[in-house]
Amino acid sequence: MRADARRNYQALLSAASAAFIEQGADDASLEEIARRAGVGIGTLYRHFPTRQALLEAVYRDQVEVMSARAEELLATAPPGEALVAWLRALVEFGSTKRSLTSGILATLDKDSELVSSCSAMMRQSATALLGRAQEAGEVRSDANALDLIRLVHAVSMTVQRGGADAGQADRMIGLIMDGLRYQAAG
Amino acid sequence: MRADARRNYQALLSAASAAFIEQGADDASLEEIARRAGVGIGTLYRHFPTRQALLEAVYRDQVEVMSARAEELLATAPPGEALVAWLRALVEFGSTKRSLTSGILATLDKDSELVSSCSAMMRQSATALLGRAQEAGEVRSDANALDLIRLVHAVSMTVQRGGADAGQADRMIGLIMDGLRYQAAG
DNA sequence: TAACTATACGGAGGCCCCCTCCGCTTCGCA
DNA sequence: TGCGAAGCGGAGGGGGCCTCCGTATAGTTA
Repeated sequence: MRADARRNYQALLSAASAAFIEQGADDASLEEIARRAGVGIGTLYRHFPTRQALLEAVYRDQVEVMSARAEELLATAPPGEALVAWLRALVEFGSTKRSLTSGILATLDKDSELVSSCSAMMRQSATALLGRAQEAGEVRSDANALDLIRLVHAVSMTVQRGGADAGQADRMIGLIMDGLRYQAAG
Repeated sequence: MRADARRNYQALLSAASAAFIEQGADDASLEEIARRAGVGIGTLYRHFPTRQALLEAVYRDQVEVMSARAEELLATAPPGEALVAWLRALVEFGSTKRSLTSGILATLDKDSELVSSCSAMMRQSATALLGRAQEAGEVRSDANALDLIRLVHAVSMTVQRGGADAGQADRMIGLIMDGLRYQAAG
């Protein structure tokens, strides 16, 4: 892949990500995305032959960002803080990428390579962060990564509905963390 | 309302109903609906200023059809048969109007006049048919109209997913009816 | 460094859709 | 039968989707 092609690919990915958040995965105009990326419409279609292809690429990219963030937190932050920070990021992810996610799930089934590999990445990140916090004795040992993801997912759903209360998500994450800390030693 | 206006209104309603079933509530073209109704696009917009308005009108109309069907069955068919026939029609309704219904629920909230009045109509029809079958001793007396609607709704959901098996819905309705008949006397 | 070619770019153009606006037609009343 | 209000229809402007092909350039080779 030529250097200019790679550059344009990345520019399209981030322009599309922004557009999907702002206008929804169905309503964002592909021509506008190309314009924002500083690229011709033809270039967009060469890289992503269908809207669905673009949707999937953005989704995979964003999941990889979440995974990279987990790696980074594992390397630089203390166990408990790393977990909290990642959970906050996960709420953000869930609430901004809602229409993207539902657009993908509407077309693909759950056994698709995309969906299952992304689920695996998320599960792996959560498991690593939670596991380290448990080893450090900061979090109860009977907590489970999958349950945690579902719980945070539920929070991100709730948060967008209301919309009014900015600190709500943080408080809910705080509550979950308190639950995790309870009986941490035992 | 002038006679020609009323005629066009009805023609648009049935053209829209067909188009929404065939292509989905989001993808059906309004120009095509006007064309099918044998009417100018301007006429469509005069009667239904927005796509949502057309969606709602079609929905209400279809619910009224279901209600009228219930009346008719009450007047002409024996209690048990009337109930079965209406439940079959309800499955059909649920599976063909799926995208219409979800389109409406996505925009309107559950307390809207449209949604609540339509729910009330459905409940009333179900209650009348079920009640008569109970009085005739054909159906157990502890059955409940709301539960019945939900059950049939679940059937209509299932039916579309599979798609392959044509008799599936009938068999499931048969099963529900058998459940209703069990202990009919007691 | 210059020439070359596979690779990639961009946007005009065809098609369709949305929605508005306004001149023309028709209904139904007196 | 005549007339005014109610209703009709579609042209036209704006925009989105997607294709196609002439043009530009990155990277390679001599």
